[in-house]
Amino acid sequence: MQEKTIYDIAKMAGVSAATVSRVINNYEHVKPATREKVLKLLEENKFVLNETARSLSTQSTKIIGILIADIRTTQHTDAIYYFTHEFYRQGYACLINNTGPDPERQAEFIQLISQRKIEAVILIGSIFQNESVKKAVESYLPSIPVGMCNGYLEGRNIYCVISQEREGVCETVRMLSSKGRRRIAYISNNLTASNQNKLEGYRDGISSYCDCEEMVEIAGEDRDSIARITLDFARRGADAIIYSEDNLALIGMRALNTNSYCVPQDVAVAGINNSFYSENSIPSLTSIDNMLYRTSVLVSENVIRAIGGQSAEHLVVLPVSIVERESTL
Amino acid sequence: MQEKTIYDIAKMAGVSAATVSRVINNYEHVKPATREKVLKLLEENKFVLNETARSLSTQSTKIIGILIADIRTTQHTDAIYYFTHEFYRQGYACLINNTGPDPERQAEFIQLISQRKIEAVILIGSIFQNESVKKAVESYLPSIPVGMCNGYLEGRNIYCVISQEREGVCETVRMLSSKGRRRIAYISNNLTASNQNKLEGYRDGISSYCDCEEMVEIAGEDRDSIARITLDFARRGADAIIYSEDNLALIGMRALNTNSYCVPQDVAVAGINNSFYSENSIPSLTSIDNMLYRTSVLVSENVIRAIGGQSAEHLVVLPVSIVERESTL
DNA sequence: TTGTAGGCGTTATCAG
DNA sequence: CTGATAACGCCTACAA
Repeated sequence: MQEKTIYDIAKMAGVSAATVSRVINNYEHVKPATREKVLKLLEENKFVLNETARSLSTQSTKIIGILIADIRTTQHTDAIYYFTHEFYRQGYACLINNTGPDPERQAEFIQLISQRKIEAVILIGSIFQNESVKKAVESYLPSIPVGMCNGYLEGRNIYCVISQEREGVCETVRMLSSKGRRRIAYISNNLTASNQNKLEGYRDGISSYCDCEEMVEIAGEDRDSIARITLDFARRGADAIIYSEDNLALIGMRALNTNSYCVPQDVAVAGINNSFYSENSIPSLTSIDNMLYRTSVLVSENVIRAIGGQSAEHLVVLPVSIVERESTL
Repeated sequence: MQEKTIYDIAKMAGVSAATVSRVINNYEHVKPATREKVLKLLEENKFVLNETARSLSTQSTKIIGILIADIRTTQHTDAIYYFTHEFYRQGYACLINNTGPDPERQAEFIQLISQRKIEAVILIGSIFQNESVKKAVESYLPSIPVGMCNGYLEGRNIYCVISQEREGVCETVRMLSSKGRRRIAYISNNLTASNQNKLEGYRDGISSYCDCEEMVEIAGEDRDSIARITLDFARRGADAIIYSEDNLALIGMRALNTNSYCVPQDVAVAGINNSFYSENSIPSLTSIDNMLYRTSVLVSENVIRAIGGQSAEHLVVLPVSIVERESTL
């Protein structure tokens, strides 16, 4: 047996399809008796509306596209949680795409997703802050709102929220310096726009508050190299290390610990994201709260406003805060 | 300016819409010259196909629905990563829904998503193993494949993969007992089907390998109560605690540590999931690898087979393994 | 209050 | 090899 259409229901009820449609969409001018009859039939036949047909007819899919480089990134998962939740409330479903880090591929996804006639797009992460994505948005998504978390892209229809990570890292350097740390190092996994910013913050801090040289390494995502670089810094006398993410810091702390360096006595450690794990590690990890959840809230608010034709902010900048824990005591 | 249709392109090329469609879909019987001309026009006008219309016409949306109770659950994120990745390769997009833990609400989502005419559904987590979901699947998704990760639901079109968590926990008890632990406790956050299984495994283990009483608590998701129960067990003389998830174990280890209990000397600790964090905690955490990634791979394979009309396993059971680390040395 | 008819953008069938 | 034409299932003027 195949799916019933409003046409089938109409026939059974002895009315026209238009009337059934009116009932389904809660139009007012339908005689109560007719409405009852149709509702009963819809129920009895477990009628399921075909959203595809409705979308084609109304020119509105009620779908939001979400692009993310790697959905396994914990802090971004919180963002997705918020988006799916909030957009669901507004009657939208979320199409989620894992694009990977390559700009060309990200652009391909934008083209692909534009075929679905989605009504807005969310880009999660500064990794989307690149020329390929910008061009793809201009070409393929010229007229729907695009929300961006933790990154900035200029565009008439692009709405971004970022946080003052640069200032946060700089302030962390100051804090460590004020506690007597003299050789402060910095380890990042990559150089997305956001991570560039953090690195600049480190440099600001070193030049403002320390009279030591910079100690910087870009470690990649590989566990071993993060551990190796950490130990290398420790051997070269670093008494504090800031990592571009909590997860790196956890790897670093573990490497230090298993090689008889005490955290924080020998080496202080700080991360970024203020994740669940920074709170529950041993020792607990000092971390910069970069407000990713709040970022998601603001992005979704802006996008929903924009969908509704209201004005929205193209750039919001949030302050960050340093959450001090045992690793920098 | 509004979106161009194949009809517009056809007019410009001096051919019919049918021919344009043929070019787009790579049909063979199109004169090379015509094809070139049309392709050029498509390119020049940045033509974007309307998938909605295609879906309506072909009766195939190329969309897979994914249901998950809470997308922030780390081990499930790995599953989603795999699914989005793999289904993308097969030409499908993924609609992801956060349902929450309530069975009624989960059923609502199933009804809702069925309107989208998706071509398969994936349920991630044993939390979907309940009667409401089963009925909703029977009513609203009677004829598309439904894949289930880490849980079992009977149905002609349902394909499940679970792992031997019960045996794994039982074996963990045996292992702890063989290392001289005499009072082994168990803490779970909830009683989903999977967690019930694990609990049974603990009971099996206690009755087979220990002559002590069971020490069991269901702690909920709240950090404080997990810490409190952990310390309570320690005070009552527990010399080993198994947690239903790594994350709980991390909270437990931290509570023990800050209250002068040494792990593993005073209390051995084990978790489940074999997550990134079990490897990088201090001390590193012994954990049962319940093969969630492998589970996803098998579920997606089965679902893809089922979509293609091929036969697929309704139930696959995977063995688990215990990864011993410092927390139970 | 209800029905008729046309349209949404594709694809598919069937002639030619 | 190509063009009409009729679906696909729903919505929405416009009429009645």
